[in-house]
Amino acid sequence: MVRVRLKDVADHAGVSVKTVSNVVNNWEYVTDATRERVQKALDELGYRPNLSARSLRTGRTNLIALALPRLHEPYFAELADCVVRAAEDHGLTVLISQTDGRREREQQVVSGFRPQFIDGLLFSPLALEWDDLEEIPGHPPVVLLGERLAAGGAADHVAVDNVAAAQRATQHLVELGRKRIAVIGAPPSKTARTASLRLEGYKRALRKARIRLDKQLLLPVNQLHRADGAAAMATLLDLAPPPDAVFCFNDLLALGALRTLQERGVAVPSEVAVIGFDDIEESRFCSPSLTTISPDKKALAGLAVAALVQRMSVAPDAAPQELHAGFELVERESTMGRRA
Amino acid sequence: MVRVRLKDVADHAGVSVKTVSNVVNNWEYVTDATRERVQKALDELGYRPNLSARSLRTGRTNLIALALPRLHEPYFAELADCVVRAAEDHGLTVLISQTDGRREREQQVVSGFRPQFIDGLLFSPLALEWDDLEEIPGHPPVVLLGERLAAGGAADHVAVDNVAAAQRATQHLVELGRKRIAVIGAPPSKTARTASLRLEGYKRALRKARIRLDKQLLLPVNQLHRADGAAAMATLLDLAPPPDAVFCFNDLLALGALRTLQERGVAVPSEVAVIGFDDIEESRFCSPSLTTISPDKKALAGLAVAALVQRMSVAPDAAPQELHAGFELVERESTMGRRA
DNA sequence: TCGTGACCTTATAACGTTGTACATTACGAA
DNA sequence: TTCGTAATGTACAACGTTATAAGGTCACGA
Repeated sequence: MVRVRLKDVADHAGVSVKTVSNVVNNWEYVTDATRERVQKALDELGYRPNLSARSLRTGRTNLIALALPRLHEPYFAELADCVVRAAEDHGLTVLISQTDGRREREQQVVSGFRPQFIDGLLFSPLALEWDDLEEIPGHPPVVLLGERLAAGGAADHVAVDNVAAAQRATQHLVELGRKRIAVIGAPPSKTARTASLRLEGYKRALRKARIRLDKQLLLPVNQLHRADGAAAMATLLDLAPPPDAVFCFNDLLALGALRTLQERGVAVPSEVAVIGFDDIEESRFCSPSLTTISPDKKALAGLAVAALVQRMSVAPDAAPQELHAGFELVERESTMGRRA
Repeated sequence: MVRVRLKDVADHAGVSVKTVSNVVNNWEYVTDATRERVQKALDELGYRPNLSARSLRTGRTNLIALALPRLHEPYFAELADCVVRAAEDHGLTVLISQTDGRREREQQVVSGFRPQFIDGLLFSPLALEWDDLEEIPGHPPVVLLGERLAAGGAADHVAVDNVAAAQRATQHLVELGRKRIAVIGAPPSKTARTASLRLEGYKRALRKARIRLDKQLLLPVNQLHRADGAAAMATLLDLAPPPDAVFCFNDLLALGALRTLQERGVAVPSEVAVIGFDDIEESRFCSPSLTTISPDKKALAGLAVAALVQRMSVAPDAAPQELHAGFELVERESTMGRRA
């Protein structure tokens, strides 16, 4: 590991340290002759800036953190991918951090994760509440990503319009002629804000279609995993009569549900239609492939990074914004059947 | 964003800056009285160290980078998870970087990714060769993770024993009485080292079972994705006679193959048994669930991080090591059938 | 009472970079 | 020739931290 400093380059080129720095930073007032000579020295010695020193001097690291519950959940992995790319466009590097959705780790991330080392934080909290955020002194600029927190808090918030998206999903099932539309992933507690919003969208669609809400068909889950979806589906199939459609509040739940349906020999979509939410890659390839709401992850990431950049530099104290990314209904086999 | 420096704490506690630093760093020779007074000041002011300054002074960032092809591929996402956890145990933070498997980005990662900013690099290259690595001047300590590079190069290398693992997988199919065992993911070129190793294991198992190698049954793929697996499986089914078992060189290929089998109405495992490699989470939950080789990802990550730490501090110039993590054959429905 | 250590604390100087203020040069106009 | 002005380069200090070495304090034995 060779270490070449500005001083070494300066000596080699016969100029001052600051002139080399000026060349490195593309400062305007450097003669072409000097620039060329310095550049040659830079190349010859293979200069690489020491970012610690630069950060110390400028007070900026160009590093942002992305804190999310679980990296190996496909939705978050795909989102992280988008965020990294979006950040690159702004010259930012992303530090990914997992919270496991545990309150204590989330708190740690906001308050202490590599303190004074990140310029900003993109945060997908599960357990943390607004109040917690405001309590923490000296936290970096934060933009909240995703739907777990309700609107109206202390930081910018970027998410899809969950109510509208859920309404669209439910409406799709209604249009297929389904009457007994179950929900897997109903809010187990008041803190599950996403679930509440999606349930609201579901209710609106039912109301519009003049279908009476049957509380039996609303199944809460502990976690949003395949196993929970599978168990919930089993419960639903034991009802009399069973539902003719299921709206799962994320794709993993839906995949679990599909598995149960397959095991029990229930035909999808003819007997039970299934729709998910997230559009993870797996949903395109499972069998039957899964109809789902596809949030525009690219837009989500782009909006979030842009909002964070804004807050980091231009307008740190502007009023919190509420930003919505688009979504799309992707119709696949789990509601439309297999094509010939 | 409040900024509290050691100086502020020192003034507040009525001691020197260095004494505060000593307390922060748990230095031995500080009286309990002083330590307590300083600690109180630290707490009251909410001191957070400036890591840029610390890094500048100590020359270490305690930051390592993990460079892998695609974060949204489940195997890598799960591996990244393990690496982050393993690094935490050593007090290291992991900076995750995606290369897309493109040579140019991989080169960039090794030579210039946040230069002088990371203490070490964990690297899963796809395109890069050993020679490239040695050419790059002043690159940080590197440990190679995964099987894409052959053994015997310029850096430590951590992987599962691909030959042994592939042999075990093939042997499992043999034990089920299968005779026409196809391979999806055979090496398309000489650079696909993993594939070559796995093919070697496959051949050994056939030899041991006295089954003649049929080159028709070896299907190369462009990428290791579901779509490629699906396409390859279609080709295999058109053979006469078709294979009675398929060894896919990763789980995604296998999932693609399963989808084709299901579409064509071929029974798994009775007509065709399928086995994968990686044990991604999806394999436990797909239908039929997928028999696969499960590399010990935790061990893989642990070994890699430990080797990197070793190289970063203790023995930077020791001879390159070749390290193997364990693996396990996980029998599921795609070879064993559904249990009652 | 005065050394003499042992133990604790502090002043000072770096680490490599960039911002500020100033020095130098070139060149056209008076 | 001299001056004014803009263009370009330089010296120095500072960012917040830790390492070094020197200084201070105190208990204790002579």
